[in-house]
Formats: sequence, C-alpha cells, structure tokens
Amino acid sequence: MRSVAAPGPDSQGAHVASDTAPPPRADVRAALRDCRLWRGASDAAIDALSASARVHDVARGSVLVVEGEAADRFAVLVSGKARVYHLGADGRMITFETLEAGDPVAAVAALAGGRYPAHAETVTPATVAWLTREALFDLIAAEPAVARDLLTDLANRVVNFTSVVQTLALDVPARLARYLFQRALAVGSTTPRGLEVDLGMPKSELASALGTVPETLSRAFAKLRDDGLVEVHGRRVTVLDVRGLAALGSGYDDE
Amino acid sequence: MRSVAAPGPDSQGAHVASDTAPPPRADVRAALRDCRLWRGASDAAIDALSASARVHDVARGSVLVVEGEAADRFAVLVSGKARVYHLGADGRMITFETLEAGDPVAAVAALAGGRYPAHAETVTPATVAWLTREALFDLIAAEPAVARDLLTDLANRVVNFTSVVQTLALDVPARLARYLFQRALAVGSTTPRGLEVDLGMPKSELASALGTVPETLSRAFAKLRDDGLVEVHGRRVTVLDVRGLAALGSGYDDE
DNA sequence: ACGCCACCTTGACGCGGGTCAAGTTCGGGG
DNA sequence: CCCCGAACTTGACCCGCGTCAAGGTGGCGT
Repeated sequence: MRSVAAPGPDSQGAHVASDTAPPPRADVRAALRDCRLWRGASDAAIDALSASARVHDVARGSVLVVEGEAADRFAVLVSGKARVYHLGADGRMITFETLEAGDPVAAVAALAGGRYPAHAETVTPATVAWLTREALFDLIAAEPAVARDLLTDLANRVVNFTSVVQTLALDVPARLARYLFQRALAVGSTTPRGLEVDLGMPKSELASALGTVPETLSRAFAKLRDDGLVEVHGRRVTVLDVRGLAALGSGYDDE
Repeated sequence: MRSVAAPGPDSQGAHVASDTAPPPRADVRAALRDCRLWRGASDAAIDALSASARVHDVARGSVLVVEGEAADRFAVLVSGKARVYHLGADGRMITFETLEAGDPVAAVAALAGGRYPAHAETVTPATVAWLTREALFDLIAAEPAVARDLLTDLANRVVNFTSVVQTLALDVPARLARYLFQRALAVGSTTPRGLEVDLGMPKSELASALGTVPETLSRAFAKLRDDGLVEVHGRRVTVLDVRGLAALGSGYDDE
C-alpha cells in the first residue's frame, strides 16, 4: 500500500496559501511538538516557537537553503518531503538525508552558526515552518532540559555519519545490500517467499542516496538477483536470503 | 597482536600510574581543563572529573576503543597522539581523525550511548584519562552551561563530517590540494618562493587520512608538481600557486 | 664505509563504476 | 487501441585508482 501523502506535480491548487497571515495553525504546532530536537520542551515553549514561526507553503522543487549561505535560520517540515544534498563540481548530486514531516531542516548548521554545509530542497509540495537560530537559543536558555534532547540528536547524527563514511568505502552492490537489509528490518512485511519491502522512492532517487547513478544501481540489483538474494518487481523487492544480504552489506566477500 | 589499553575490571597495569589511589596529577587536571568539551565548566567541576579519572600511561599502538563494543566510557588524551579509524572488510584503513593532547576520545559515542562506531589507538606513547559516561552526565546536570559547549562541539563535528563526505567525492589530487590549502592557511610560513608547509606526518599516514594509499598519493603530488602548483621536499611542501590549489580543491577543473 | 631498513617513487595491470547511447517496459491520454 | 514520455535496463567504452612488483633515497647503527 503506497502512502501518497501529497498530490503529484500537477497540483497547483493548494500551495502558496498562507504566507503573511500568522493565525496559529494546528498542523504547525503539531509538527513542532513532534520534532525530536526538543521532545522534552514544555507545551508553553512549543507555543512560543509556533508563534515565532514563519510558515510557508511551497511547491515541489523549492530551494530551502543554499550551500554556503549564512546559517541564521532553520526550519521544521510540517508536511511534505525534502532532500539535503550536495552538488559536486561536475554537477553530480549526493543525497545526505531525506526529510519528512516533523524533521528539522538545517538545524545543525544554525547551531554551529557558520554557513550551510549543503543544499536543501523540497521533493514534494510542502509546508515549512521557519525559525531563527535566536529562537532556538532562547528555547535552550529557557528550558535547559532541551539541551539534552539536542545533544542526543547531534550525537546520533555524528555516529550515523561515521557509518555513512564507512559505507562509502564499500562497492555499490554491498551498499545496496546494506540498504535493503536495514529497510527490510524497518518496513518489511513477511510473505511465504520472503521479506517484502517497498523502496519508497524511485530507483533514480535511491541511486543518489547510495552515492551512485541509476545505471550502476540497476546493475547492482541484477547482481543481487543473480546471486539469488532478492527478487525485484518494480519498486517492490522480495528478500529471499536475509542473512546473505546482511553478510554482503557488512563487507564480507565470500560468495 | 596489540596491547589493549582500555581499563578493564582486571587492569593490573604495568605502567599504570594512579589507578586505585588518586593523587591528583597536575598534567591530567591541565588536560581536562583545556578540553573543549567543557570549556565553560567551573574549576571545581574539573577537579571532580580529575578525581574520577582513571589515568593510564600506554605504549605506542595501544588500542583505546574497539569498534562495536558498548560505549560506556570515553577518554581525554593527556599527552601523545591517537588515531580514530575504521577497517574495511578487505583490511583497508580509513582515518577519521587524528587526536592530540587535550582532545576527547570517543566522547560522542559515550553521549550517544550505543556502540563505538570506530576504532581508536595511540600512534605515540600516551597518557590517557578515562572517564565514565555517567561522570559526563553528572557534569552536565551539575553545570548546564557545559551543555552549550558540548552542543557547539557536536554541531561543528557534524558540519565537518558533511565536508568529509563531500571531499570523498573528489579525486585524489583534488583532495590533496584541499588539504594542502587548508594546512597552508593554518600553519604555512611565508617565504620568497611561496607558502611553506610542513605535512606534520609521514606521507603514508597522510595517504590514509585522505582515504587513499601511498602510491596514489605520490602520483597526486607528482601531478600538483607538474602543474606548477607546489614544490615537494620530503615532508616540507612549498605552495607556489595558492589560488590554483584552492580552485583544484574546490572542485573546479579548468587548468 | 658499508649495509640495512623504513619510506617513498615509478611502472604495469586489472577492476569498479561513471558516461554515452540504445533499447525496453509501463502507465496515461488522445 | 495506439502513441508518447518517464523510468528503468543493458551494452560498450574509458578513466581513476588500488594492487603488485621493482627500484631509488636517506638515516642510523655496527
């Protein structure tokens, strides 16, 4: 079952609605309340954040932050999806992160206070709540418990990043295997033939997330298929050999 | 086989100076005082940390933390140097970080609380002060201002990591150019011929830090030399064309 | 002085994977 | 029912770089 939360690219009906008007929006408040950066914050603090937020409804493909610009604000995704990425000199794109409702955008950069280290743009129509870094600092000052939430989030990010760097040292089939293994654990559904997973994105996008291009990803899928590890049907994949997948993704090379 | 330097339950310690009896060592206290993780901590808090620290003098090549083990403690380097690295399936080593006196070891992992995401070992004889993650949490609880120091350090780490990932997308000459450029700004001394930089480590180690092998690094140096950007004399490098170096390191390709 | 050894350099070769260029499949609209 | 375009696949080709194998080069102890 596909969860199409937002309409396709042909939707020009709903966006660019409330830009200047600041009536407290329930969806904004809910998104801020759910944000993991300040899980321990009081409701009053969330209300204050909501009041200071500047909410924008934007179309698919809108640029949220530009790499290199001064990081004086950040955002929380109220609805829609976004992508954090970097463009190499040759124009190739590396996707760092895919963000969903409730996720913070560029919050680390705002904390660090330098410049945005990457680009961010929406990949669906989205609602975005902008906050200033001062608002974040005020929140920390008002409620020191929030600092703990931020610390755990940042520490986890650092750990994840080391894992990303390690993964980049593997070849593409191994990276794909690792991804499929993790995703199978997260959203896999049991079937008589094996674990079935939905990729949740077009393969071209997955290729970018794995740091490669569609052609090579396609060959990697073919290799996993030939090795009897998976079956591929469009963007649904049936995992036939979970432990074989895990072994390949962990960097073994036995065959 | 290497010696394990982490303090286990049975740490008898050939070179253990003060393990059970804690006569306050001045060097330990100074190192903890200088540690950027808690710059804002009071002297009293530092004294408390020093008292709870388990100090070990270890030989070169001692393993400090092992990737995958439970991250229940961390350390501060009192003297010497250490390396944080990962071993790929084929045994290739990627160096994440090179640590010096006053730097924390595995503190992020201790904060995150899962498992160590990488190995760490000394590259010189070193003195290491071990602390428990509880001690860190106690410090944060006692002095909330410390949380701010931790936040900025962690946020900067995340930003650095995105830069590392971006750099890995460049080819080796570009990575080397970027490294030389940064190092020239940091420790370069002006000479009539150009900026002179000391690499500060053997080239084989630099190769690992740049995510490659000595042979390829050597070719990269040859390319920069042939392009007239630098002159190489052992581990001292004279930068002849700073802006050319910066352009190459930023990912341009004009020549 | 000699030789040893660690470090670096250079050449030859193979493999992974990015790029260019055709197909192929699938879904939606006329 | 057919056409068209987007997404995916497959093949051919080339380049960067890791590996293996020889040489330098310089420091240091006997």
